[in-house]
Amino acid sequence: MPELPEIETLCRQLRRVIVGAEISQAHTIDQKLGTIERIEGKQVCAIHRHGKALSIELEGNLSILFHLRMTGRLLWQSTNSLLPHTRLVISFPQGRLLLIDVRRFATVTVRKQGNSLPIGKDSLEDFNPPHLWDIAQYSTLPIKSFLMDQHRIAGIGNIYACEILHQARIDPWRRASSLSHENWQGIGKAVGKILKRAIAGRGTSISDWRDLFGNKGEHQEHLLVYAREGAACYICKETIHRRKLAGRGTYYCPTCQNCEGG
DNA sequence: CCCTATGTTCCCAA
DNA sequence: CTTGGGAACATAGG
Repeated sequence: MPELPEIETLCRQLRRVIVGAEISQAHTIDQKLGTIERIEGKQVCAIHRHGKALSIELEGNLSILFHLRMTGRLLWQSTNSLLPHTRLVISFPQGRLLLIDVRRFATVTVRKQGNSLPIGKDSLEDFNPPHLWDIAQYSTLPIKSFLMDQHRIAGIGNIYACEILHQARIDPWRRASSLSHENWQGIGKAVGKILKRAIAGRGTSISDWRDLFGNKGEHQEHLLVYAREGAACYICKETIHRRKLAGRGTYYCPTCQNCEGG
């Protein structure tokens, strides 16, 4: 479900709610998550995001690392009511944080801080076009797959890859190595513009994304191509197409993005 | 029954 | 060794 803008939304909302609070209880409901221990009685120091990963930093050099995968949700409750598919409950004096996940792909681990994560630079904080041009020279991947590879640059998923490439007017099937420095500068500008606008709209509720308080985002009202198959491109009025690329639904304007055949 | 789904990882073939 | 495709994970909805 969530990509960088959705995780950033949760991160900002969580900061206002639980930083400074002490965990009173942690209850793992789905044993598939493994053991969540050593966190009871610990105070929350900070909330961090890197790519699509979110961490709750605790006193004693501990952190709770969340990855929501496809359908994971974090929900803040000030009242106690049971919700379907709840996998983990972390209780605080003023309320509780639920991990809800229909498909059970989400992961939670407790770890000592300091170990760097095996993923690339953050797309929002560290998108560096000249550097990406350099490493793209050794890749034959389509540019869309390149942008979605979390080991190179972290945070961009299927929705925002489609949006960014339309904004930058680049064919998703073009080989990453074929892009010019100018192309990469354009992608860099598009990344900043699209991700920041999506964060301002608290994410894209095209399916079941909800923020920390259960509210829909607004960015689905501003999508350029994603989920718009058959509709008119806002730039040139051509029909938006959809084809699969590496198994993922890929939306594009064949005219603006110069890709009739793919 | 079919297909789809905002993610990641593993296996296998070219 | 690299790359790319597909399956797997598990569940709901059209």
